[in-house]
Amino acid sequence: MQNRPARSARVTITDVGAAAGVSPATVSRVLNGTARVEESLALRVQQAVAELGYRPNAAAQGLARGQWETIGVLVPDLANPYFPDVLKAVSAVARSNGRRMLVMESDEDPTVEHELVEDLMRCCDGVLLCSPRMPRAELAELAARDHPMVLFNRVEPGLSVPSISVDFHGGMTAICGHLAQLGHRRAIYLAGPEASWANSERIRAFSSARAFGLEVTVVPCGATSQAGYDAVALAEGSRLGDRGAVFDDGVTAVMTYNDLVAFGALMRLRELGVDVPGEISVTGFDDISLDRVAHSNLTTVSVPRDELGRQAGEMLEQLLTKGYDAEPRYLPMELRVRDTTGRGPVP
Amino acid sequence: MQNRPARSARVTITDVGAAAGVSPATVSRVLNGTARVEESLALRVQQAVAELGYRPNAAAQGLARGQWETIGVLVPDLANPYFPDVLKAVSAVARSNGRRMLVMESDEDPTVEHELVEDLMRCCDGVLLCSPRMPRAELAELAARDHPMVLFNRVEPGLSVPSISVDFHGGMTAICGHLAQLGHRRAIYLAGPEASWANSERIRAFSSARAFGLEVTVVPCGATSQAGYDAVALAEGSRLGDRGAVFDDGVTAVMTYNDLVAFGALMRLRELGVDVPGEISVTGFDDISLDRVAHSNLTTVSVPRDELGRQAGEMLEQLLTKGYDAEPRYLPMELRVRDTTGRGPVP
DNA sequence: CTGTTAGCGCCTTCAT
DNA sequence: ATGAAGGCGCTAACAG
Repeated sequence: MQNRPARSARVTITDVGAAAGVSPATVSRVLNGTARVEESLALRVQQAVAELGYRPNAAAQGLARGQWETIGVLVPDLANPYFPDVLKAVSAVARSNGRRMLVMESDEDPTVEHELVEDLMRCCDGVLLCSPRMPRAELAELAARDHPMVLFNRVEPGLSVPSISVDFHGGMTAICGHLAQLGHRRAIYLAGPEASWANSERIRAFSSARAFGLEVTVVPCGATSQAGYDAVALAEGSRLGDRGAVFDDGVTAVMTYNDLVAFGALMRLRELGVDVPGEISVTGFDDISLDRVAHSNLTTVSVPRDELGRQAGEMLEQLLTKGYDAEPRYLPMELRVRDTTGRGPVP
Repeated sequence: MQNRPARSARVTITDVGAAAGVSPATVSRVLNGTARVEESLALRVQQAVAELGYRPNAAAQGLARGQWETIGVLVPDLANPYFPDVLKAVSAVARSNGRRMLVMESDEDPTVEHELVEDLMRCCDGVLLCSPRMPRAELAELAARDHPMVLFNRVEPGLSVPSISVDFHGGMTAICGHLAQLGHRRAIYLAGPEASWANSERIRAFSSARAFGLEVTVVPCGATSQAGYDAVALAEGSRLGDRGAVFDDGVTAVMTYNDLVAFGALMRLRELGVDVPGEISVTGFDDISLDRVAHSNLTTVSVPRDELGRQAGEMLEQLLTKGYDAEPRYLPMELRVRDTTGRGPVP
């Protein structure tokens, strides 16, 4: 039964040295392979280590080496099914480089976000920052800290912070193109968080869509399944009276900020007895694999989550070891046409 | 443009002291509120801190204080939708106690698991260990390390490690009772990982189920949606020829290791045109909220994930500050009867 | 090849 | 109330 609040009497490198009859420096050398030491001594050291159950103290190592062997990742919401895959990949890369991964969650709260990043910087060699909503100025200030950092899922041009992201604009363009080709002429977009870069990138695609004959109306919504459900319920409340149509005149497609929103919208549409894709086409965004499980067979665009995590991790590692990597990276999205989109009114 | 591989010339507490015209000790005191210092000095210190952009070095603090202000969590699989909610809660508790949360993933690999726990112990004040499959002996060895640790989702009686878990046995008993009352007499159980404690706890419920007239056959399966799908496909392959029934004679219910498996099974059953719950009843386990999105309305038992994370975090904190907390905690599960279970053959 | 020495940055007695 | 000094455990020059 243990009963020591803080910590027990730890065995140090000096103890090991004493037990093995060598200096602490030699112990350090055999442990880290820093220099050749005679077989016999090395053996004695290893025995002593085993017998005493010695474990190097990470803080002391960190202090002496000026490194923590740790990278930090800040994500807005751990429960977002988008992140686990990314984190898995980041963690794998980190591990293969001999580093741990420290994860923090900002709960989408921009005020704590800043504080958390600072804390991460204090205890990690490098930081992977996924902060869609942080004001650019604040980001700039953080960047000025001159601490290794990689921006993730967000690109801020002249900010001298390496960044990696997904080509959201291209993804949404693909969706618009798909709908336009199916003959859709009017669509609504259930928008994500307003301040989010990811959201504005998607919206940016709509101007070119107009050129191809697809008119998009942006409707504030959110990022959750519930938000999608509610948005449709709302539209229904205000429109259904008109002439039985759920949406405004001529709207035959609903695009969404992400798959979750799409699922929620689909659920509500299904409850309303709306035929998808007969009357209304619905598209998602992200292709969270949940779809396999939901049987909804949502048409969407997929983001290569593990590739994203892998490359992000590698960029950070490169930053840590080789220095600054200038060019921002964009990963392409792929259109996944499935069962929730069909022909529009103009064949 | 930065270009320094490791780290820049950090500003230390001594620099601050020099700038403020006080000793480093005084700086430390105002920063930590360890002792009273004169207003004017404190003010000068704070100014210097701000101007120089001083940030305390976490490693040095850790070394000096013998604490890291960090807790470590090891989970088998980040992508398991079960964990994010738990982690959120743990993280919140940790933060409210002034600690960070370090997350690691073992990838269900028992060999790295051990290594990761050891690493966590080296750099965290305490460890939250979710390791369903680790052999008891190994666990005992880790426990003997005498490092603050709380077992999570697993209970090992005489191991002098505080543990918190969900009453899986009670949950499965509730499911069996539900099915039995509906008149089911024969069921199969699509089992999870063999070595897993969580799995054996579920299976333990079947012996009492027999007393209530429900005969359960355990079928090896797995923990994923895919595994559930495949298990049904397999059963179909070997049985369908007989007399059109998917399963063995008289089997009218399928219980599963978790919701994911159930989703997979449901998907396959749906493809086969089997009526659920008309012909076959299906039950899940865990109640991952994904269900809202999947429209499957799965009958299942729910685990209070955030409560679990919250209490686990608090147990660890208590262990860290007050010492050993003896009694293992079990959180109850709640039966959620939804649409995938119906009357059995014996009304 | 090995031991000695001097920090890494901070905290904390101990004097003052 | 403040400063000086030693130490946390480890690493990395520097001698030998």
